[in-house]
Amino acid sequence: MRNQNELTRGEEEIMHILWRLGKGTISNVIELMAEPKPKYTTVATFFKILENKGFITREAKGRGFEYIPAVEREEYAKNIAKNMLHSYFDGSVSNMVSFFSKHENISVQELDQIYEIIEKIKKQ
Amino acid sequence: MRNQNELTRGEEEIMHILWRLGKGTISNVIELMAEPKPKYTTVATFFKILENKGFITREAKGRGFEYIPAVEREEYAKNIAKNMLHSYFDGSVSNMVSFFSKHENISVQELDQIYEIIEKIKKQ
DNA sequence: CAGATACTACTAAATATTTAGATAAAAAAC
DNA sequence: GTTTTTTATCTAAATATTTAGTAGTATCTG
Repeated sequence: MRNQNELTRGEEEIMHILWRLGKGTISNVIELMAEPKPKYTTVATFFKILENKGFITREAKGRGFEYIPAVEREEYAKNIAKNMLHSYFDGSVSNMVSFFSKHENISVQELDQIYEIIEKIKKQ
Repeated sequence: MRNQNELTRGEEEIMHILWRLGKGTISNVIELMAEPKPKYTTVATFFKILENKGFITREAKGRGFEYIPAVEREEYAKNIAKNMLHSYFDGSVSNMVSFFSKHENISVQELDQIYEIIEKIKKQ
């Protein structure tokens, strides 16, 4: 196991669905997975691993359990995003914005929002 | 092999050094790796894999080879960044900027640069 | 030229990750 | 109430990734 604070791709896939759901059973998560769906036991293994890593907790519900993220998406995004910022944009947010402005379509609303964010920080 | 277009963490580590160097021998790359340094043959295996995946090419140099990225960092960043944008920020660049403004220190120069980027796009 | 060194290719061992079978218990369906 | 379905645990097989040993060849050093 490489690092208890990092997720493998398979684990991350589960977390994304669970973050989206807020909480849910193993079956709930499988329902939202793309075809070809993995076997129930496969997914259950990921849940066990995620529980061991402290990424989810569970509560009794009906005859089984309901699983709940113990690490918020935003919290985990900090790791991922910071890492990406440094690996691919030399730690510069403006480099990153410049990059996205080239490669993604940014709507006018989005531009305005970014504008406001910048304004707000400047005022502080 | 999961995907010929994606890099494993080990492969990515090599690419980052090579992108930084522009080009270099296996030994050049090892020099820049953190302790504890892997064995030469270990790194050589990654080079072979990266060559097979088409991420690097090589040219004869001295009595060995010099390796050169065949995929630019920016090119690969497109995959990584787009993926992160959608996975963690619902595809919204402003969400992402907002996120970084909370969790990273953005200098005044950077703010100004972002400002300019936005201005430039708006004018189009 | 003989031995040491630097380098690559090939191969395989070690480890991590992913997948899922077998089993068991509880609930649902008939 | 027996059978089927749903759920979870435990275990292990399959696969992917990482690490590195061995061998071979070319260059360098004396």
